[in-house]
Formats: sequence, C-alpha cells, structure tokens
Amino acid sequence: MVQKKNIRLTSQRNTILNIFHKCKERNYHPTAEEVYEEAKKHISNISLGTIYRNLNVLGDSGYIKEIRIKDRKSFYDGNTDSHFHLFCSQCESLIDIKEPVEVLYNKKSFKMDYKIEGFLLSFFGSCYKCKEKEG
Amino acid sequence: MVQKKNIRLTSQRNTILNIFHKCKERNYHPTAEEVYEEAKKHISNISLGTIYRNLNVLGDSGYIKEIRIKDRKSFYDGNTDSHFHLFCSQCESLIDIKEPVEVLYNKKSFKMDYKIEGFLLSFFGSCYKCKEKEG
DNA sequence: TTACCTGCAAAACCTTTGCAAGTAC
DNA sequence: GTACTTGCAAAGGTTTTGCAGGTAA
Repeated sequence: MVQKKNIRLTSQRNTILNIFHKCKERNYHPTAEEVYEEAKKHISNISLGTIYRNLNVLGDSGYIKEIRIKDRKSFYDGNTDSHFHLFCSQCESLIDIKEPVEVLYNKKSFKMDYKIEGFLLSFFGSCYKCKEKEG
Repeated sequence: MVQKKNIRLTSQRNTILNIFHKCKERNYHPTAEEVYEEAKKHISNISLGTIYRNLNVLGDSGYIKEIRIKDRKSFYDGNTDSHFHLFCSQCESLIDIKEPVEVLYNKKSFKMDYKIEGFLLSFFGSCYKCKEKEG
C-alpha cells in the first residue's frame, strides 16, 4: 500500500480524485485531456492548467501514478498498487496486466488473451554515483 | 538478436550510427539533443530535424531503441538486446541494469549498488479486443 | 491570516513536418 | 532517373508557468 500525503482539499482536487476513483474501478487509464473533459462536466470553468498542476500534486502525494510509455502523452493511473500494463499499438490504449510477474518466466503462458510483442522494464531510484554521494 | 532492415546509407546516418556505436560501448543512452551535439562535431551543419528523422528511421529499422521513461525527453539506446534500465532521479540519467529479471523475485538481492525505489513494467502488443479483430 | 490554489493566457519544450534542393543506388 | 534524404524554418501537441485574485485551514 502506498503512503499518501495530506493535501489541501479543493473542489477541483476532489473532482479529479473522484474521476480517478471511477477510472480505477473500470481499470481505465485516462490522459490529462480526458481528465479535463470529465472534470469540466462538474466544474465547467476548470482549466487545463489546474488539471496538470493537480496531476503532478496527486502524483507526488501518492494518489496516482503517471505512466509514460509511448508518444508524448502520459497516462495516469488511480491504482497505485504494483501492477503492469500493456500498451495496445492498435487502439493506443493502456490496459492492466493482471497476471503476476511469473509469466515472464513461463513463456508457455506468455501468449494469452492479449498479444505481447515486447516489454520494457524500467527501474527508478539512484544510480551508483548518486547513491554513493547521499551515503 | 534483432533483425535489422537495410537503410540507405548517408553520411548523416553513418555519423549517427557511429555515435551509437560508441555510446553502446560506454552503456550511455543519449538524448536526441546529445546526439545532435555530437553529430555537429562531424557534420557542422547537420540539422536537428535530420537527427530526429533518423532516430525514428533507425528505431523502425531495428538499429536503436527509444526509451521513454520520465519527463518529455526520450533516451535512445544503441543496445537493442533485451535488458533493463534504471532512471536515476537525482542525476536524471539512465543506466543499464545488468542483473537478470530474477532479481525481481529475490528481494534480498534487490538492493544492490544502485537504490531501487520502484519500477514500471510495460508490455507492448495488442489488447483483447484488437487481437480478436485481427483474428 | 497566511500559505496554498485557481483561471487565464502565454510560454516552454520536445518533436514533427513542408518544401525545395541534393544524394544514394 | 527515381525515390529517398537533407537543411531550414515553421508548426505541432503536450505540459508548465507567471500573475492577480480567490480559498482552505
């Protein structure tokens, strides 16, 4: 479980959090633009700048995760538990992969409902030098 | 090993390929801007547009891989064999992770020279619906 | 009260693209 | 000769930011 920081609650933020709550239930990963369009239904004059600012705040605070995979656009995920994604190159959507990481080993079970053509495993943290520096 | 397509060889392309050859030896993952700066040392009037066009051509042809992890900037990798990366949030560089994927299982060996704070596993392919459609 | 948040609009940023001239094959 | 490639400069699309007014705690 992810530690979530306290943030000041504004109606804009609340609206965005609700959007992610719904998206999480549907395993949907909206883009900033999609969050904006949905938010406008509730706060008609909300600005795109506010969306972006809050996506960053919510990301930093552990409420959502940004997923940068393809193209310039980011997806955002309200499910911050550890799981994987598949980017469909045909419909350009992002779906959850529910199988545990063991599928990586067992090539037989690798081709399932979806078709997997490749993957990217990226870690975040500190490199040798920077870890050294910070002690 | 990756199948590489034949591409027309121009001096610009040759220069860029050489840059990636050197970067690969040093496990360095340049950005487009860095490739541009390096290429200018050899072809002083080469344009950034040519760099980007060729990064895409070389990517499509299997010579390099684009890595989009953080921020807006892409990294490019001359090593197209399957391996993993770590993005250092302190110096904002990308380094190779040489350990096999088994480290994912063995949490004890997980914290090594570098510090790992999280990871992102992303697959590429086709989702249920699109796989269905294409038969 | 004060620090934080917002809408607006402009700017920043990385990447792509149209065009006319040049080049590989 | 032809299709592909280039430099240049402008445009594109996503995200960030400065500012003045507004709001949560």
